[in-house]
Amino acid sequence: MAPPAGQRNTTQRKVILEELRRQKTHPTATELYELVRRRLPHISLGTVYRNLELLACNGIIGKIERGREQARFDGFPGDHHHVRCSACGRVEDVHGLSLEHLAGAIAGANGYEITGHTLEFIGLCPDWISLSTQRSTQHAE
Amino acid sequence: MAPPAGQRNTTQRKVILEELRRQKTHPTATELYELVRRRLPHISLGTVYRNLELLACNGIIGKIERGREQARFDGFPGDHHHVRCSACGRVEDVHGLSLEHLAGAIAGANGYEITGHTLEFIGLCPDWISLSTQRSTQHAE
DNA sequence: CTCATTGCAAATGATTTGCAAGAAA
DNA sequence: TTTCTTGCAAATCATTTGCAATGAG
Repeated sequence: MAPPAGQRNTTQRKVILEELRRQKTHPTATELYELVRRRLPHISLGTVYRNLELLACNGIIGKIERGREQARFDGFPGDHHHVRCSACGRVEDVHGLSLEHLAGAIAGANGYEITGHTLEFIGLCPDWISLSTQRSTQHAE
Repeated sequence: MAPPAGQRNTTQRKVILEELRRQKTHPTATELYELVRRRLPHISLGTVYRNLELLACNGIIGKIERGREQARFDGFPGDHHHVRCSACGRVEDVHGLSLEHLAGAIAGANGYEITGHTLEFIGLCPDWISLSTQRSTQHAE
């Protein structure tokens, strides 16, 4: 509950998280900005972005990105994947699909007509593994 | 081999595709621009973007997007997924992983230290399925 | 008090687009 | 010819950032 050390519990931050968690969809930063603005008329879009970024880094919320579209945010990140409508862009949750059980269950999840998926692994390439193996001092990009 | 009807086989388009296919990595538009420029010094970055987009739409090449990072392009899209280094951003292929056989094989693919993955399905939501069921005339966004 | 945070506005940076000139078919 | 493309430059647009003023602890 308490924020990570050094981070403060501002009104803005609390309201942003509250409003995000009130949504069952996954809003964009500007959508959330409009929602939060009803309660904090003077908040700025920059503050919304900064807090969403911070919350996402802390693992408190999820950030759903796809290409250059506006990122969407997930108030309850957890053990689920997402389906995005290729026509309207809405993103919904798909529960109960572990990576092991995917195949058969894909078609029809959430009533969608699935036309594809995106899968990408993230990690450290061999070059960077050896870099982090050395005693960690400074790094280069 | 022949371009889709109505599309022309310009020198620029051919060279862009050739240079992309010469790479074993997945270059960004600007990286490709630099490569192509050696052969066509007067080509513009806009032309590179336009052709990559067209080729990707035709399914001739693949476009790999992640958040707001520069998109990367795949000269030989096909039955493979990708691994991206979270430190340097390079993207490599992961072959021989069908969705059904994922789980065990993930760790260690390509010598990477896998820390996560992104999976998202794409399709049409129920609202749009019913829209496309009606006799297709005009659509609204 | 101190330093994280805010509001505001200006800056970024990848990608897109308008337009007149050029080149495939 | 016709119209798809190009080069160039300016425009987009989501997101980030600099900075002085605030506010949490």
